[in-house]
Amino acid sequence: MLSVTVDQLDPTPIYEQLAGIIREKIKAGDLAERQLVPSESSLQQKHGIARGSVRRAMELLREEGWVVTIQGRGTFVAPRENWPGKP
Amino acid sequence: MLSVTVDQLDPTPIYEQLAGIIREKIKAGDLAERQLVPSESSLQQKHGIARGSVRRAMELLREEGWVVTIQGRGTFVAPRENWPGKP
DNA sequence: GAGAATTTGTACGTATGTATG
DNA sequence: ACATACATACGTACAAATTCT
Repeated sequence: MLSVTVDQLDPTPIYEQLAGIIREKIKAGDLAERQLVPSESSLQQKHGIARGSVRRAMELLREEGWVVTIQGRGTFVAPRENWPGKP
Repeated sequence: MLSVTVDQLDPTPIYEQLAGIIREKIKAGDLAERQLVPSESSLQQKHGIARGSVRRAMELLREEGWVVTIQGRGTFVAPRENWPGKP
């Protein structure tokens, strides 16, 4: 089963959990290419975590090439050729 | 004495200080029912604080029922029956 | 009605302080 | 000492709604 929210009791860092959740949504096509990813504040509220943790998760996904962030607009699913494991 | 501006050295959060100042103005009748509250940018300049702090103060006052905000128009003092402690 | 200006709404970027394990 | 997490507060940019010229 795919987790839909973070688990505060899980020793895995919150931001890694959240990154994992969003990464899986992208892989599954639930979040499509170039689609707007939910905002930091909405993710913050939905999961009951701090914005800094959301930002760390997004930072991870950016580094991995899953998403692209544009100031003042939002975070978007990156074009498929930027995704990892796509040689 | 009633403070007229926020105090950066006061450990009370800036947005709480500003909310308190405006709340007292409403209670004192300095800002009357349905009157337009100064805009976010003017409050920002007057107190030398960030707009985000002004918005948080307004959010507090909205939640308490002191003011009503309309996009594109401004923030107004709420009708008296919305004020707290008016059963 | 068109266009500029004003005002609030949303979103990201960054820094600092505090608390906890 | 260090990593994690939350709170506050600064800044920037752009969107949306309204008002004014």
